[in-house]
Amino acid sequence: MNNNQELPWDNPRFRNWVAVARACHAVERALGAALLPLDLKPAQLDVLMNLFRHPGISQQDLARKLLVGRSNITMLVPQLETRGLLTREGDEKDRRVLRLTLTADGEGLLMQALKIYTALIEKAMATATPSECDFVGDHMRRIADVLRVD
Amino acid sequence: MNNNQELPWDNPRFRNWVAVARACHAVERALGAALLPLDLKPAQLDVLMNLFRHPGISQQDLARKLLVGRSNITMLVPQLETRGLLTREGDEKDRRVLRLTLTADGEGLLMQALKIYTALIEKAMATATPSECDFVGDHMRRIADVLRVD
DNA sequence: TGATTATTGTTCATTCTTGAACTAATATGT
DNA sequence: ACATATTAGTTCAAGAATGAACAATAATCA
Repeated sequence: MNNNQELPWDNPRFRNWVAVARACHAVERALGAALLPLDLKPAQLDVLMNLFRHPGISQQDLARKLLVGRSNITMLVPQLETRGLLTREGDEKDRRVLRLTLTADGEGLLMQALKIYTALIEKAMATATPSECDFVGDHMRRIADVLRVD
Repeated sequence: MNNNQELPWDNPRFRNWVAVARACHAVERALGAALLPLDLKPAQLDVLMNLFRHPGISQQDLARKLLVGRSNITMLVPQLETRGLLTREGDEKDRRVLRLTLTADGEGLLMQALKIYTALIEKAMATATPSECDFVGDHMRRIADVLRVD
């Protein structure tokens, strides 16, 4: 027994981060279930959301934003392209890169999915005021920044 | 274009939750890399952590705590059992259930892994005071509670 | 210019996770 | 008691995610 050393659960930062991870996991699962009617996976929604905000993004940059490998994007994109949700066009100046853009259909489906996602988050975050909520968001953005450097 | 409807990114709850999800993902990735020397995956660490806090837990209950399917536990446990990190014993009163307990080796490895995990979290959460940190944790526990009912 | 290095995207084998179907054991209801 | 329904755990096939190896293209620099 290692009772002589302080247990991490006595550490506020540790204990509270575990709660963050659990909540995240719970939301992800609930989102997956809520998106079933749209035949859309959370990972695919992430792609659509990023294309909406960054039209013409390259697969490499998309992978970096989503914190996944490039090969993952290669596997993910054709499904959405086949469904007519996005287009993939070669860049004329750099013929290595493929630029991704939402189609009108893709944007339509995204808006439906965002309604579902927003409703879920509203329900989950209902007990926090906007300013509390901003505090949490700022905190999390700092964390992502700290880890992005590594 | 759906510019006539308010975009979710204008919604503090939505925008800030996206930051939470990103931070979580980043920490998970960093943890996976940091645990490589111990030959331990984050999912396996989750198991060890729960066994430490709930000795003799059943696989079913463990699955519920981890928010994963029962079959996932079935796949996960034998790896750890083979490495001598936990024991699996049938309950005498209900012969359907298997009760999981950490071995001394399992507890030893867990302590090493927790050092790594704690250091990572300390670094990530360094910019928050303990009380801010508690606030975030309380918020997240409320979220997990809201979604657990469903 | 020409050779080397770096970057983009793809392929592929491996690993993880999942859910449905299944077996064994227990609980429930008549 | 007996039939039925639940529950715990397993098996298995399918779907994702990963990273290493690779081809094509671009950038660097000597």
